[in-house]
Amino acid sequence: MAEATIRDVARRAQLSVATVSRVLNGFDNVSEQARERVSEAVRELGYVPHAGARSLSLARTNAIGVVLPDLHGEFFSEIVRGMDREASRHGYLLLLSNLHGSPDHAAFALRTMRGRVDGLIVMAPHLNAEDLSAALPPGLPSILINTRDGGCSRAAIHLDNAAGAQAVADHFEALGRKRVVHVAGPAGNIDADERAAAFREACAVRRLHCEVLHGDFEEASGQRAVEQLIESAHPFDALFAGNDNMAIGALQALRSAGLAVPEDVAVAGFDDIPLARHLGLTTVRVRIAELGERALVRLLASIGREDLAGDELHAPELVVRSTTERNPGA
Amino acid sequence: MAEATIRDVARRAQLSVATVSRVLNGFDNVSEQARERVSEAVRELGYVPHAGARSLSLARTNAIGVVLPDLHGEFFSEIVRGMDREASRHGYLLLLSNLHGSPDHAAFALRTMRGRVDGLIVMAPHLNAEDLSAALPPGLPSILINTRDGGCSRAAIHLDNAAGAQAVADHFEALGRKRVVHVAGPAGNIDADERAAAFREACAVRRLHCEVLHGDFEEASGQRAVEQLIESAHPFDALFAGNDNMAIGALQALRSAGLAVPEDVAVAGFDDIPLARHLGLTTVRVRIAELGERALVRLLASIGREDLAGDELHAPELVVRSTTERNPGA
DNA sequence: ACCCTCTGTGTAACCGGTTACATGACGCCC
DNA sequence: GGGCGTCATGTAACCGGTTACACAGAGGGT
Repeated sequence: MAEATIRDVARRAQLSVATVSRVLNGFDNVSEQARERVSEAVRELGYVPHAGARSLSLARTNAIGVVLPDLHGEFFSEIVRGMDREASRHGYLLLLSNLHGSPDHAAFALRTMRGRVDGLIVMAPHLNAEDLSAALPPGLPSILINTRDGGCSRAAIHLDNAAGAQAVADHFEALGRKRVVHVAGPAGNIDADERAAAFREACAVRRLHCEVLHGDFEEASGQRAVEQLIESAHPFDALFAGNDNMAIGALQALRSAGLAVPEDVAVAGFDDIPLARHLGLTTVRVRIAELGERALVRLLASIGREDLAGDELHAPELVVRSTTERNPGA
Repeated sequence: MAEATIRDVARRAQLSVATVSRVLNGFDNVSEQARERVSEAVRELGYVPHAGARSLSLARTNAIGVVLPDLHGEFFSEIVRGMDREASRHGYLLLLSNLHGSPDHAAFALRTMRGRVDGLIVMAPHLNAEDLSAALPPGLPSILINTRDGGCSRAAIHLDNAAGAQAVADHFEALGRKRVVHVAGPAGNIDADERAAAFREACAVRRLHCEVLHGDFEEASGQRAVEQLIESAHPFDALFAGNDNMAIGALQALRSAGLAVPEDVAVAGFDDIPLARHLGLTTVRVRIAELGERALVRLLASIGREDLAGDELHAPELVVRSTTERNPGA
């Protein structure tokens, strides 16, 4: 037995579909009698409106597409939490799509959103602006998070990676560290690249010697990086990882090598995932949930309006903990 | 300018919508010439098919609805990761909806899924079976995770909370602990209730004295519970928290009170979130991602088929770390 | 009695796809 | 040349809602 439709309800209530629709949507130009007959028929049939059909005729889905890369645990949950909080306040649902894989696959993922959602939030730190702009369904309000910008006219939210990296360099300098190492994220990832470039630059300005290695934003790669450094007997007294995950891996490797943190080596990360607080990791705090929330707020504001406003920059903040100072805050 | 539709493409290619549709869907009964004309028109117009309209006529959305309660960071990301992995392997998207709030709100959230998704995964540990069954759109394949079951004929996946709690009791007994405390999750939450009941029972069987306090699954409540115990001078040498979050809070409170873990008090949690490994917390491992994955696999299997198969029980596993044994594994 | 307004309701077109069925062209075989 | 099968294509109905517009009947004013 197929599900009941509005026509079934109309038949049962001996009314037209128009009247049923009016009742269901709370219009006031309906008699009390009709209202009751409809409610009864709905109850008897167990009728639930078909949201897809509704969307089609209203040209409005009440859903927002969220396209994210493969994110690591806490970062993912935080950003989605922020979006969801704001979305459900406005009666929107989130349609999730992961962006693992090739640009082709990415383009497909974006296209398949057309007609399903009223707007799109895209986070694709590994794609360049052209591919992305070409892949976005034209005419669908979209907002980009941390994308290689390229001056395209899309609305975007960016994280001030440079400011974060500079803050770490400042901190290392203040601690009197001289031989600094940076474990960068994967090349081609905009966050990784921006952080690395800004950090390198900041070290140069402060006359700190800076060595750069590459990881992939995963914990294990931070560990490997430190093992390599120790093997090659490269001397260093401070380490800045491109994200907290790698910093945590680095911490483990340092400790198993018998090096004291922060005495021998000061360690800092980036993101401030909840784990960082528990491990006492100095890091650059990104208010992740807030980032997601802002993306949604701006997207909703632009839906309906022709308003594809410009950029928005989120400033992060250094949080000093025990991996760089013995008694921080004391 | 409105977006292009299939009719615009047809007009431009001087073909009928039927032919265009056939080309777009890769049917083989189309001439090479038509194929080219369509591709060209598509390119020129920047046409992207309207997924909503497609769903309506196919009665198939390629989306799965996921309704979750307010979950804590890592648990949320892990379970969604598991689902997403499986979903994108089969070309499905996930439509997310959070279930904060009253049963009324919950019912609305579930109903609004009809016509948007091909199936539903519901996790609602705080709702009872009747409310839930009544709120589910009839005729929509659904699978419940860890719901108060009540023998309704729905497909479900359950976590064997009792087995986990018993394993902890066994472990405490083997360690020679006698005065045990359990910090339970919020009453009414099925996981919290099952764990507490099973643990109490297991302690009774093993003749361990067991005191039960209530928290809310958040870190702070674990902390508070321990503070209360210490204030009231209640003696205890082992603590089992209803989840890892609370165990972590408890750890902090114990340490600030100057109690040694595990010497003075052994501590165990439940879930095995990534943080647990980093903090050396003994816990009951739930393969969270796998749980999500299985839910999706079973749901997809039942779509199309009339197959509303029965329950599935996931057995957790005790992971011993340094909050209960000085050198675990040694 | 007439016209006008107002209210409640129904008919049918529309949203943008898919597809059953009809059609017309072509080639083949007897 | 007639009958038939095959193939590419077009026409129009359909999915399940919304809503512009038409309309009937009641009530009120003159």
